[in-house]
Amino acid sequence: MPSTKNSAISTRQARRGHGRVTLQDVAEAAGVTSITVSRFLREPVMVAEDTAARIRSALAATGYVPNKQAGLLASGVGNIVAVLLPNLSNSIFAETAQGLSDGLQDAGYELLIASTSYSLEREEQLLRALLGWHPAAVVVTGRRHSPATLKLLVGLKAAGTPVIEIWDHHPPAPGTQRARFTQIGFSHDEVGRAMAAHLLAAGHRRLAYVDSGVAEDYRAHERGLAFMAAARDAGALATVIASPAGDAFDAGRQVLGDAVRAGAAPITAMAFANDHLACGALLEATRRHIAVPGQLALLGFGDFAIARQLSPALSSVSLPRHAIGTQTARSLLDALKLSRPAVSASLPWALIVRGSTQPGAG
Amino acid sequence: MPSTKNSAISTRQARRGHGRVTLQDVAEAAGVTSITVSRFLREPVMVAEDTAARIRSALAATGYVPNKQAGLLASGVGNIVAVLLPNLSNSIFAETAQGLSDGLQDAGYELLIASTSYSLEREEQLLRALLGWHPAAVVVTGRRHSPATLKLLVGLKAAGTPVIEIWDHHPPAPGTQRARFTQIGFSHDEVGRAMAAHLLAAGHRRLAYVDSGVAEDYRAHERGLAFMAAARDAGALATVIASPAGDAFDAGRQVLGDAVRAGAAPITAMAFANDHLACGALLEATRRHIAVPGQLALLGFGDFAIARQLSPALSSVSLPRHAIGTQTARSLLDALKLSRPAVSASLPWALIVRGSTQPGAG
DNA sequence: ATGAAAGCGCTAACAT
DNA sequence: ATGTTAGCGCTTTCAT
Repeated sequence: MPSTKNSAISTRQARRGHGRVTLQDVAEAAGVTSITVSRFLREPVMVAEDTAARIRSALAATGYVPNKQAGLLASGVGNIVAVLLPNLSNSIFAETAQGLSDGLQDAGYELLIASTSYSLEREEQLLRALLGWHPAAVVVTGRRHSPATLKLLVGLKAAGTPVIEIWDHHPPAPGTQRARFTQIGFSHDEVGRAMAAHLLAAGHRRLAYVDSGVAEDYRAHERGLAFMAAARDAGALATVIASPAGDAFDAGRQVLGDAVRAGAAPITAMAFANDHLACGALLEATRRHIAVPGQLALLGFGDFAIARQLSPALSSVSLPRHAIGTQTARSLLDALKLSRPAVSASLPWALIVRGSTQPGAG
Repeated sequence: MPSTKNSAISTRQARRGHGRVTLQDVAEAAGVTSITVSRFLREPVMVAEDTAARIRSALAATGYVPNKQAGLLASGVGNIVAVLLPNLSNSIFAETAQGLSDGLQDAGYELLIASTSYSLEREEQLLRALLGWHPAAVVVTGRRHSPATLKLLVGLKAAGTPVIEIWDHHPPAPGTQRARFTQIGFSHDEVGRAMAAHLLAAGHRRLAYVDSGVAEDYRAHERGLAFMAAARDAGALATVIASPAGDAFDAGRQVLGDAVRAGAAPITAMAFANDHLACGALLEATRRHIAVPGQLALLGFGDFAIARQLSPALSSVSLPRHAIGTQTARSLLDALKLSRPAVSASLPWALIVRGSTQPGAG
């Protein structure tokens, strides 16, 4: 281990107000002016080799760290991408963030991520705060926003800043004229219908959709509406059950308990807004010795890691969690490079059939 | 819904290079100079009421968004806190991030979060990148860093920037002179010993610690070492089992399968580096009709939501995930306000005894 | 290949 | 209560 040479750091250096090494300091140490160092940093080939060598050692000796505030302000070029996600605790969105990060890192963009906790009001606040960084692009979740948020987004788009809505893909109605943004995700309507179709195909006629306990999870509600519509179209009975707030496993357990207690014309299949709810219900069914899927079929959404671990394994819908991030990054980079609107994409999902809806399945 | 008044946006306004509304523009619209608007934005009471009114409407009409780059550069005050976490997908660190966010938001600080994927090399890269924002404070995870990272952190501390290591609390050895940073977390050594103690107290003499599959999860390794030491001190047999990479549930299942197959002098209790591994093992034990805890006791770490859902419920160690974030925020704010080093803290954890280690327990 | 001058958008100090 | 003057640290012209 080499001896640290703090000497260079603590001695020379004309430090400004707050004790940081500036381009100036490096330049003085190298016997050139700041602009030469600046050039060296961005286009090393543009400075003579011996000058470069002196700059290199000055850089090392001072421990210079470029000030992005100043750089961005001067160049006017923003390399920040602002991202608004409902939350990060849930691995579902964290993976999307990771995908975005993976796709943008090498292109030199910095990610500014904020979580809205599913609140449109909070989304608006956070968007305002993030806009202060003058991001090169803005990524929001879903197509539902507060009026003010919408206005901000429209303004951004008009000013040429790419705006992408992720985790949704809702083709515009033919006559609609309302502002549309780039969308990268999938149709929750289609998924909701597919979930119903799967259960109907297995012969179920009395269905339920257990909706998310989060009031502002519009995508879950949308799947529920589609589920109900599909059931109705097939002439089956279907109801929506609201799940209580709090721990999702517990909520699932409770919903199952309530449903069983209801008696009368019992439901034979339940679809859930997410796998945590479904797993809770599945565990509770096991505890109550209710046969799954014989007596009651259970279908989740999200294909969380736990889903295939339970017995019976939980049928679920696997989602392009990471792909939404990488595809968004790709679309964004293209748009930024070619200064044209980012292109929308509908990404594939898949209904994974396991034991909880089909006896003998995986 | 009021008609949008885009007219004001698209008409007047001397837009600079890149079409954004500046303080200047607002000032002109309000018939004052930029500094007055600037003042109004920060200390509204310092401007006369009628002026304020004109500024307010100018602000609304133009849709002004302050440029933080410029603001921070001019004021010299950084309000950014840089945070390096191993990952965000795992809810364990996401909650800490949320805690930090909760604690810092109102104080006007912005959080710049990056995930290292448990790689010290990546930590170094990311730290370098984040330093470009000249953060007011830096938060890193754990006390293990690359030499270069360490050097950067020491430099920061020397320059008066608070540096906090979270998720660890390791009191410095008496003679040690090496650079120490503020630490907010808990002792993984203590937890490892407590995990062993719990199993030993239940009469187990042949133990195993199933280590994390992530090579650079030093805190998990440290718990393992402490676990082994405690077992050895008690005269019990203990081994460390490395878990395979990949899905943690599957890894847990595989480890359990291997252990059972080993036969000979069978292990009677296993402690795990995390609850996912432990749950995998628990589910596999159930599948193989191995009595838990009768034949084999299982102890997790992290107290994930799934732990109390399985049967038997998984004993585990509950962690101050959120508190680490809020406490760090508090410590940071104090340090920043009083310009003195942030104060370390050891936060409480608890070994939660459930059915997987104690028959009849919760 | 290097430098000088000007300015990015904002705020700190001093006026007034 | 408001305006003037400088300057944050860097990058862009435009010289040389």
